[in-house]
Amino acid sequence: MAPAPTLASADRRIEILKSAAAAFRRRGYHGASVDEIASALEMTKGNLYYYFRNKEEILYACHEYSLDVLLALLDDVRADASTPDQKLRRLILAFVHLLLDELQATALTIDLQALSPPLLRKIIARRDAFDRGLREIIQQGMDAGTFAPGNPKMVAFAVMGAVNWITKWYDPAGPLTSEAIGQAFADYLVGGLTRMPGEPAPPLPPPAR
Amino acid sequence: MAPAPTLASADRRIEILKSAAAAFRRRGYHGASVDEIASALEMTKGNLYYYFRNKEEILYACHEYSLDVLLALLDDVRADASTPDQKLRRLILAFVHLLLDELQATALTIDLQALSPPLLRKIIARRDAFDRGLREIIQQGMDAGTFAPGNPKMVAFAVMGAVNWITKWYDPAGPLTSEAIGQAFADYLVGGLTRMPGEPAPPLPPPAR
DNA sequence: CACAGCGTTGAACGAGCGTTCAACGCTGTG
DNA sequence: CACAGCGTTGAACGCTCGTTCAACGCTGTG
Repeated sequence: MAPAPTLASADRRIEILKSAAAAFRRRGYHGASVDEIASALEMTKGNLYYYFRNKEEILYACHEYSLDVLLALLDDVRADASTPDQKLRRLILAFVHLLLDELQATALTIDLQALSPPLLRKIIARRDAFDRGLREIIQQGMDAGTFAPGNPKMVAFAVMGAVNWITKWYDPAGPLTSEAIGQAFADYLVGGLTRMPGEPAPPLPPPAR
Repeated sequence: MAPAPTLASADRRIEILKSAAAAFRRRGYHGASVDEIASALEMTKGNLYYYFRNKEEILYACHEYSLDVLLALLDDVRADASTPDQKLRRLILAFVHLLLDELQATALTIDLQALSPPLLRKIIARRDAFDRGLREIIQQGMDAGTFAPGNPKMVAFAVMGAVNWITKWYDPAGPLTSEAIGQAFADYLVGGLTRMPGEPAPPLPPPAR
């Protein structure tokens, strides 16, 4: 309602990225039109080309931005001196929060393959860095015996899949808060499902309904 | 190499679906062209319209086919009289197998939203049926105390996410067989990650590398 | 008041793609 | 040999969408 005060150019770029991320999530990269991205911001599509060279650059910037956020998170988690299971738990909680509340539920889900090879390589390199960090935490847990032995790569893929998939069913208007989802996922993905007879349940907040 | 013997019409339809599913997975629905789907089968795009009314109908048929396969699996698993954890394990193993070896790694991953509302509703109804079946198994495990208490809906989402995400990183030419992936995922998603001190590890095949 | 430049507009272009369709060959039948 | 019909072709159409660009208003400066 308030007549938007003129935005600095950098802010405008971020506005565009958010609109684009939302459109890409709903329709996919090829399905979302440049006009659609612009209209959501009440600007013309021609104007977008003042801020970005082309549609691909917008997609690239979306991924770049998401990775900035996620790699910063990873660094944070690595730095704190806690046990692997605490680290993993914190990582999942924060990932879900960032994904749903800051990244328009888009992060790593949108068509990477739509990028041309040079840009694609850059993004993949950074995504791999994130993967490695995640695997490292899992490996540490296995080495320490906190986690069951297994293939850390596969566990990492499973965790990433579970979390990224949230964007497919999450409804911001629905009853589930990003907080509650994060808790439930951290509980399950770190604590596990099966309870051996007589095993004490790990500390839980009042059982989520 | 062998000059393909003339295929019956129904077989030809399935060939098309497989090619389409592969193309959709790589490029997304809007990114994949009708011509691309046809060329992979060495036919012209015009010819596709002898078998399907339009591109959307191809997408619809892909989902329909996937759901046929998956709902049949669900029925199978429900019918067998075993414990919830065994059922869940079997479901995951078979799901991964079907997904990677039969469904061109495509199942539920491709842009549902690209379907027009009437078709979309039909697919969503069947997908929900699958979800309900999965949740039911999880609920039974929780009721029986085999599984930790929690929200079965969230656990089901996490499992589906982990499994469907496989299509994003699986490489048929890579070292991992669909079998190995299924085992690792079933181990993790059913057995869990965390080991309490002194807890016996659940039976595992020789620790996967 | 003149000027400069940033941000914006809206029309236009051109390519790509989904879809249509008239025509064609091949196969089996009478 | 004539005919029918299935499966196929390839060209053409029309629409959508990404991209370009000349022109315009608004704001602040000298």
